[in-house]
Amino acid sequence: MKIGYPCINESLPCTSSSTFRLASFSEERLLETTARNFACLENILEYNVAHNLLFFRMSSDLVPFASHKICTVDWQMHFKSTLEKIGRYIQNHGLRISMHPDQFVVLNSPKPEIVENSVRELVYQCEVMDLMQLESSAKLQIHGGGVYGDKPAAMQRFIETYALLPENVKNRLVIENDDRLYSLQDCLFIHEQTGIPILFDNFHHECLNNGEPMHEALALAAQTWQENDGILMMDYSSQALGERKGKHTDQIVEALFREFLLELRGLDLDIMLEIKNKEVSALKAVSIAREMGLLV
DNA sequence: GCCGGTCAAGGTCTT
DNA sequence: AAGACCTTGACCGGC
Repeated sequence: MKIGYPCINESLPCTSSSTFRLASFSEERLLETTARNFACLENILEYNVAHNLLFFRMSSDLVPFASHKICTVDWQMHFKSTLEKIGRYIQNHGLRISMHPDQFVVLNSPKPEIVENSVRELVYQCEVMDLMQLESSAKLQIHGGGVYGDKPAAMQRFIETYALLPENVKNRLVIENDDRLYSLQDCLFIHEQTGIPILFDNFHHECLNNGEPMHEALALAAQTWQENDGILMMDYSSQALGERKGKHTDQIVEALFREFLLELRGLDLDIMLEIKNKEVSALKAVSIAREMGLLV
């Protein structure tokens, strides 16, 4: 088991997702910003290794506007050795890595242009991991997309678009159950048609499910991961008390996390804490998992 | 320096 | 039809 947090480390004085306005785009600005982002990423990874946080989600903004038409800069060539160096560090320390394109990546949109842009974004994020020479257990997680008033047709479009993706993207792409539209069962249907592994989100599952108890849901998701995908990845969160249903808590609720770990019943997986205070909650999660004998 | 409006991108739900 | 919300930090212009 590895535990981690997404993108931002609030204890460090740097960010790996600095960007700029599209209007200020220039080759120089892009290279300068990207260099700073990768330098900060190295700092974050070192912090993570020092604190036994061995699962990390890299920011989508490492290379600002990389998938935008405005960007003709050969950042791949420019940062080749930097990326290889970071990749070796990840490999040497046994870090598990993911990336999570945001809400604008929608593979099943009825609008071809949106699908094209989405694929470009996936290709960019995949390239970052490819250039780092990460194993196929480093993943790119997306949601099912929209429903557009006809879920079977929408799922069919996802399946058809998936089949057309470049091989390297397919090797890394995983689908995550969401809290309103695509349940675990929907993801399982898509998995059966495509082979795509399911990244399990416990909190989304609490919000939207078909009655599967937590352990059963975990087991169903786990069996969609093949040998070369690595073990199951999951996002962990819980409800923010007194807030709208589906709102993430801003700090880990330790009792709930303990309860959740009991549901694993020996299942091995990597846990990403999708909680606002980032590494602080992740560190608490590490100590709880240690207490319970799930982590050394 | 600090503040607050704004930022590439989508979809769903409410009014 | 238009606006809010999701979720979010950081940019950037205006003071």
